[in-house]
Amino acid sequence: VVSYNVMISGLCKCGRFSEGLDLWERMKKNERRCDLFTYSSLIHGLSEAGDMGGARRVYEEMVGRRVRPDVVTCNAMLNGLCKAGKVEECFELWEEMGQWGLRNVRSYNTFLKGLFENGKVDEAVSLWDGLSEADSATYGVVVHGLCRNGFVNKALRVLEEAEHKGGSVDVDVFAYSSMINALCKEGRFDEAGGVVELMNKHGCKLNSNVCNVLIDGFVKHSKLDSAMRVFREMSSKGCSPTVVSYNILINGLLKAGRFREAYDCVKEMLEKGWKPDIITYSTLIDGLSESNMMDTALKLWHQFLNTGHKPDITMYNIVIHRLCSSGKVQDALQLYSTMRQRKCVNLVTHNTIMEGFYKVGKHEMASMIWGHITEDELQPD
RNA sequence: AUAAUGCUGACUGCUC
Repeated sequence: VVSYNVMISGLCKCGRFSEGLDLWERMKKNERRCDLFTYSSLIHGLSEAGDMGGARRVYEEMVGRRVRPDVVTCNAMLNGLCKAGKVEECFELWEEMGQWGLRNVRSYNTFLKGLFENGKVDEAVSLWDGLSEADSATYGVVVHGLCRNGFVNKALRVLEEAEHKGGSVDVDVFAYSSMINALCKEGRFDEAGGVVELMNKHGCKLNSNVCNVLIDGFVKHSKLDSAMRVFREMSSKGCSPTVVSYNILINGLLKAGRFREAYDCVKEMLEKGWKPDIITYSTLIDGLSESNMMDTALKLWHQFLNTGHKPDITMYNIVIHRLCSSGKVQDALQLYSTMRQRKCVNLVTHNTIMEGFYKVGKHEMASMIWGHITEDELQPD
């Protein structure tokens, strides 16, 4: 069973879910008994793949075989339901878990995160208020969740309370990083600096992620020179720049029209052995075409495609947008159609091309796109 | 007997 389980969870973690499922079938044929490890691996894998129906079936088959789920299996289900936005079912499962006595800190963390992600802030806060045992991940989830929902000051209070409780709770770099991020995004750089100091005071070391948060905060408030200062100084503080650091800086430089420096930045990144990722390409394509360097941008686009990369929705949207604004609405339409066939579209895609058509006066085409929004089961915003 | 396999949290790109 262990060999099978290792294999199944391994396959699921690599995104090879169907192979994981095949192996499960083989396991059943060979009359190997599945255990809770098998079930939770499968449930986790399937829900990560967005196949909540499949995860449900595994769960129900398990219950049908009179195998009692344990807390890990329940947590995996809970996580899947939360991520799929099935809030009602989350609450039901949560109640059941309570009745069965199957709730641990991770259950709370998972459920809290789900509530925050689905905008159920009041519910999350009351769950948090009544919580007796919290670990560092709980703080990470709560601070992040509050900030994402706009309750930045409330998040600060959570950290202050942790401070007053003394050494009994560990607030770690994840919570600090979320806090610093939110403060930076609001332009509250002094307070962000205060949190960095607080972090140091608690012996929590700065890492590349936190530096990136600071760099992006400065970039988003057009304080490029501060951003570059953090970038240059981070190595000496034991945080080497990552692809994300470079991406942030490239984005900032391009948006500021500082192409020479952006170019140097890409060059440095390559020289240091970092591989540009899909976001590097997207950033470059968007930034270059914004400044009428569409040809260079399209070269990069083709280079990306020809080197065996697969664009994601955002990248397609960028290209469509830039094709439209450079007068190549027909090319944009072609790309749009391909994307729709592959079901690789979202609301931004439709909005983008619709606006493209309006700008060149093709109102009938725009109306047709409007129709596609509901056809694709999306809600206009 | 013990050990090995399963569940949670932070940063970057798109329509203005």
